[in-house]
Amino acid sequence: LIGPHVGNPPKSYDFRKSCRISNKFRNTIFYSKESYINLSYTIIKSFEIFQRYIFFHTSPFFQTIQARGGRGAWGRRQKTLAEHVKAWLGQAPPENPNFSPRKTKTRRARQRASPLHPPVRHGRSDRAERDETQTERASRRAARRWCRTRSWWSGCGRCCGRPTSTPPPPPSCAAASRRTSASTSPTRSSSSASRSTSSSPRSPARPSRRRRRCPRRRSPRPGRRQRVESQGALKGRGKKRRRKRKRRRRRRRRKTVAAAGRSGANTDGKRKGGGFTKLCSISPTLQEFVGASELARTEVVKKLWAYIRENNLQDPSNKRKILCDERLKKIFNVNSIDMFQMNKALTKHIWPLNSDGPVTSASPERSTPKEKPQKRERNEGKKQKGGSSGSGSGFLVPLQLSDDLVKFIGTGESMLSRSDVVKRMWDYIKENKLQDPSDRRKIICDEKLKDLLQVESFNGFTVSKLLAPHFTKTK
DNA sequence: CCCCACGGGCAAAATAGCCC
DNA sequence: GGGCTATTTTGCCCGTGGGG
Repeated sequence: LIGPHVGNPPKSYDFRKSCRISNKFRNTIFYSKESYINLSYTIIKSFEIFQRYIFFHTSPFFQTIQARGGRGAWGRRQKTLAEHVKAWLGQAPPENPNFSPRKTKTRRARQRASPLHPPVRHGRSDRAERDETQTERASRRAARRWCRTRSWWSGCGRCCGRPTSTPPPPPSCAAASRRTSASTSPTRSSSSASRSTSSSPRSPARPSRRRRRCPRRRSPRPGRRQRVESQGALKGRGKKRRRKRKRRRRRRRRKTVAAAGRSGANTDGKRKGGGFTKLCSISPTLQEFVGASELARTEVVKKLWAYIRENNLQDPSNKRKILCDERLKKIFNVNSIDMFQMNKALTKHIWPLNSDGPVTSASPERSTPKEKPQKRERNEGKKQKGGSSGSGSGFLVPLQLSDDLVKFIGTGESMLSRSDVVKRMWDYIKENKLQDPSDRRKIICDEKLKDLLQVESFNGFTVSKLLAPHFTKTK
């Protein structure tokens, strides 16, 4: 299968340099399209996994499992791996003499067992049980992000959890910590997450390894600070602003409730009826399969996966690959399909309720032609609903541009609408690749932009704000 | 209070690997 | 053992400010 070594490779075997994959196995094992001559990272990764299967007995991977005594993530997958090896080599791998169920509890397990320990946060599943709106979740996420980006760490529970003197946590952060800890207990409110070692009542002030990590995280990740600040959730900015935020929240809540009412049978307060959960029309072929004429995309995917598991249609060597039986072949027209491609293929069978057929997609440049009809539809709907909305209102009113802005645009036009200027600004940003790769919302100014906006970098959302001084009202 | 424009994040579904 | 990454699909939300 693999040359030049078939059997026991030397301990310092470098697969990346000296291996060749036979055509037969290249097609079987790798779903990647790249040639084996051009060893991409994907191939190498797949190759390493493959190597573990084939040389299971002597591989460093197996030795790792032995060294760990079958514990950890590697150990957990040992069983699955052993089944693969058995299937391929025709014999079971040797028993691991070092493996035995753990006798002593881990530190984490001891903490959990303690009656004084704060409730364990189980993430999504636990949260899903609570009645919470999209907005609440979003604000919690923002709070978490806030915690990560600020200079002081205590109180957020993701780090040291020690009590702090300065400054006090913002309301949003407090809300985030309320999620897991009782607000009445001072010990708990100082540390929300259970992973924090000092949150254990047994050792409240014991310095932990995490604590030493704090200073390293003090400098915020590039691109995050801008966003957080722009959200304006950090400090109160006067009564008016707070009132505005409150109104906005109320409005969103109303919308959520209204949407829930429309979608029906949604009593748990979760947002439904939009995005993936929106009811869609289904092609006759898919209707035969799912047994309904209208269904949400997520439901279709669920049913497909239930069917796949029931009939054991996943390729054992690559569980992302779905081997199509007759019923699936009817839908996808292929013998096997990648699980991600499956979603793509579903677009041919799913389309919005008000449209007559599938939205033409599957081409890379689909985004522009597809978005425009949607926007047009929306506009038409609004016109019908709202009546007369002047064509030259808001962003569309031509405004007098400052000399700097005229110079920046470079076409000599001195009157342009806000939207046109924003458009051209984004064109320029994309042309010159000024978006920060780590956070594409952050725009790093080149000399020309720096002259115009007087900043080193800015958040994409604040383009309008930064451009404001360059517009002059004309009557 | 809504509208206009913009790009990114997030929601569900699955899997394997890695990190802490 | 929990949380994150990659991947695909679509639609809503965010933030900006002047005008209706």
